[in-house]
Amino acid sequence: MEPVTMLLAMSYRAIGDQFHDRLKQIGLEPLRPAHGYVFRFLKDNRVTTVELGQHLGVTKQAAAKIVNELDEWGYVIREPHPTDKRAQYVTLTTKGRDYLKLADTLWSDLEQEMGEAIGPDTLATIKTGLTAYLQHVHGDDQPGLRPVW
Amino acid sequence: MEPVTMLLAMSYRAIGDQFHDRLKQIGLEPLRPAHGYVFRFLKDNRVTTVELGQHLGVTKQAAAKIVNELDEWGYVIREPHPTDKRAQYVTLTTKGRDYLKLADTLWSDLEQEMGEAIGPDTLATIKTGLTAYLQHVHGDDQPGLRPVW
DNA sequence: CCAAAGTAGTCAACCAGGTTGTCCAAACAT
DNA sequence: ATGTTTGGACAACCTGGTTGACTACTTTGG
Repeated sequence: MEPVTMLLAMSYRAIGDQFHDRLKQIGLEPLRPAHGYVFRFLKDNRVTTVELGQHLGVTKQAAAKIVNELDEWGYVIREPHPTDKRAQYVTLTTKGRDYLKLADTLWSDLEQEMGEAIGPDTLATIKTGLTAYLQHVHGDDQPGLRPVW
Repeated sequence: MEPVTMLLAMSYRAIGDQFHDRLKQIGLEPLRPAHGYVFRFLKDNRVTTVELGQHLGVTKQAAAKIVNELDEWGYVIREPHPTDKRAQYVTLTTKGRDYLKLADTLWSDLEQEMGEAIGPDTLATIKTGLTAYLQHVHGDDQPGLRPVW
């Protein structure tokens, strides 16, 4: 049997590929996984580029590049920070929120299909098991998002 | 609860980070995950650089770069192909086999610890569940290894 | 048997997504 | 008031991949 690490990598890749395929059929800009993480983060948080970078685990410069793209494509806008004249809030546009909604549906479809393929109870065990593992490894501080190759 | 994709990504990252940390303490060359996949593949297969690239899911040129590094560091050597004068077999040196043995111990330690943290039965369910999922998605052809960010 | 097509490997140019380093203007802590 | 920290932008660079071109060798089909 493959080591669990392999299985994690291959499964992540497998489900991600399917997501990407379905997204491509719809024909949007070539959004990458990182963009999805940005949207999901912006949805619940009012943040600056620096904070976004910390969340993604990249430098503020790298985060700024991503924000630039998303801005050009109309998924986010920058708003002046109310009290700090240096800073800007990055927020989702309607287009951004629409995309996120679509993506979330897609993800939950795929998760549903995974449940049908391997059994909903098995899927549930996987999710609680991995959650517990992350809790065990990271305690209460945020785990790294980005897989490293 | 986080979507299963997130959990896969974060868990892969979490266990990979631990592996990397422990490896660093031993103080070898800065081997990356890809190198590990190479070693594991070379262990059971007599292959050329082209075949290695196919297995990794990268171009032959990219595979050649990796082989070059590993050759310089003494983990692999190139041998002339017995019948095809263009081709070369890439094989593990003793140093390469030793590294692989070490890495495998490390991985199984980490898997063991994961089992202790979340329960061996849960871990077993995760492994069989993910294996079944991969079977479902890819049938009998080889799944992509490399996580994409 | 030989010509045409295909393949292993190398070299070179390029690209994408990060990094570090530097700077400015604004904010914060004495 | 001043010295230090911080958000953001700009630039140079690094790494791990890509595509394209080319050579030497192999394979295939008439």
